[in-house]
Amino acid sequence: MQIYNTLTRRKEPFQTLEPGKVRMYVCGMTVYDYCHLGHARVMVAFDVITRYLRARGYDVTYVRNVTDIDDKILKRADENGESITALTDRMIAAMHEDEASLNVLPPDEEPRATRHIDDIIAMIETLIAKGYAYAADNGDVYYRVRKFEGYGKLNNRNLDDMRSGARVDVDANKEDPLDFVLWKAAKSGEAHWASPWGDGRPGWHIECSAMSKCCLGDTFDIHGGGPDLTFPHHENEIAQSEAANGKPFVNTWMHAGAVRVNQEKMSKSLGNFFTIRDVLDEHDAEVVRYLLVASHYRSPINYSVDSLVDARKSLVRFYTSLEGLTLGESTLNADAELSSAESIFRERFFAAMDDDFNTPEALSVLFDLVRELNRVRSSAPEQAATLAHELKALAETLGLLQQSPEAFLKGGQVLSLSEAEIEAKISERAEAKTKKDFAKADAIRDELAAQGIVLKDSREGTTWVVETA
RNA sequence: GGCUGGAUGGCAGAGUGGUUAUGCAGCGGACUGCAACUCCGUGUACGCCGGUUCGAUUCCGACUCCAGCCUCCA
Repeated sequence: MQIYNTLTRRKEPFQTLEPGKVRMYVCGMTVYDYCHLGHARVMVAFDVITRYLRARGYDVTYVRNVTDIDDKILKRADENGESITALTDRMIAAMHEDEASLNVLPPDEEPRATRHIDDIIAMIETLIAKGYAYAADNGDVYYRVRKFEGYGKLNNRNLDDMRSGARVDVDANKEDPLDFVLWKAAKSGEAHWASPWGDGRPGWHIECSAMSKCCLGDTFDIHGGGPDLTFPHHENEIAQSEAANGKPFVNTWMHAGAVRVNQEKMSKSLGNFFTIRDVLDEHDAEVVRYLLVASHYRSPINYSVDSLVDARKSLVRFYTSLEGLTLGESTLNADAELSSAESIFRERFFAAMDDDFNTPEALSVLFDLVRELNRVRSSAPEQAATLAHELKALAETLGLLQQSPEAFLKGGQVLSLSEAEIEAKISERAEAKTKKDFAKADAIRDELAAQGIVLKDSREGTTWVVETA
């Protein structure tokens, strides 16, 4: 396997610290609002990565944190007139719902910043003791960026270039404008915790250093997150963790690509974001997931309704091929005997995924499998069923194709007719066809088509699917 | 200004130093009462200019354009 490492800017052979075990930390959400599609991208990307690593036989520990204390949370809770915990609990519950809809498996651990204040304080104390941090007169504690030699290595930047780049805040309490806050003194009335430097709360970056150490140790295999976290967040994490622990922090850094709208990054600050729940109100969740998996995890994707329509069509092709076939349990069983046809698809699928989780390539293998399945469908039904089983098993690695074909093909839209009414129309049409009254048969078909119900005739009878506009 | 990526057929989107990605759409054919589904066939796609090479979309350099980061953001 090889994985693209942001730190070295190239694909590298993947080697775990401990044989067979993968320890992975992903920066999660700051829970002051609903998740948007950018969050969905990160959730789905690392879900696929986790699923595939497990399918590949690795024992994966997946940790994704929740930032449940920060400026935006304080502000939003205040605006809403609710307590911080009421707000964050509500948003965490919503996030879990969104995840479940998108068929994202929960991480193994979901540490929250407010439950690791002691770990955070301990790490800050270590940093102060080692000379990497200092308490300022205003009660804040800052990281002394110039003291850490490797600062900028993740982003290939040096401190002097950044300085000339202007836009840095001028804070008289900092020794250097680029120093960042580890502990923030509480203003009166704000939520706070006691610390050796007075009442306050943790800065953003330190929580990830403290929680990853706590859950995974000083050094672990993979650290991931959204595209906008490489700087300063992940750069600062490296500075904190490596200075405090005296060990390399992370072997492989992975970052997802941005979700764009009209070629512009979808973000809270631009206000051009779509929340997951808004999108799911109008579109099948699996279609949204497919859209995210159909591009490579590092490529930017442009969100549009058209792109969802395309995604749906692709899924219709997959589910149509599965329709009417009975298959067993859909698990990737390494011991199962494979016919040569299946094993070829499986090999190609794994080869694609082994190459930095190339899901578009992997999907193309599945489409090839579908063609083969359709080809043998009537002549060799047993082989078709075996291929269908394999399709479902491989797709599970991508978190796709786990619904019943009927549920997918007939769902996704509110119908004006009940299934019984549709079946009645179909019988009526069959009768007309027997009598060679094709005008009437076609009229019925058109009538149903006008409501998005498309009929498909075959030797076994007539089935129908819903086609969304 | 500094640092990252990217530019592929009508659209989406992988990939490769010389041979079909894949999906959707289009075209021709098979199937069908006609369709739909499905199958078969079908498109001289690789931003621009140079260089390396027997040969470059793929490697190297310049250029143009796009996006991201440098401030909270997934």
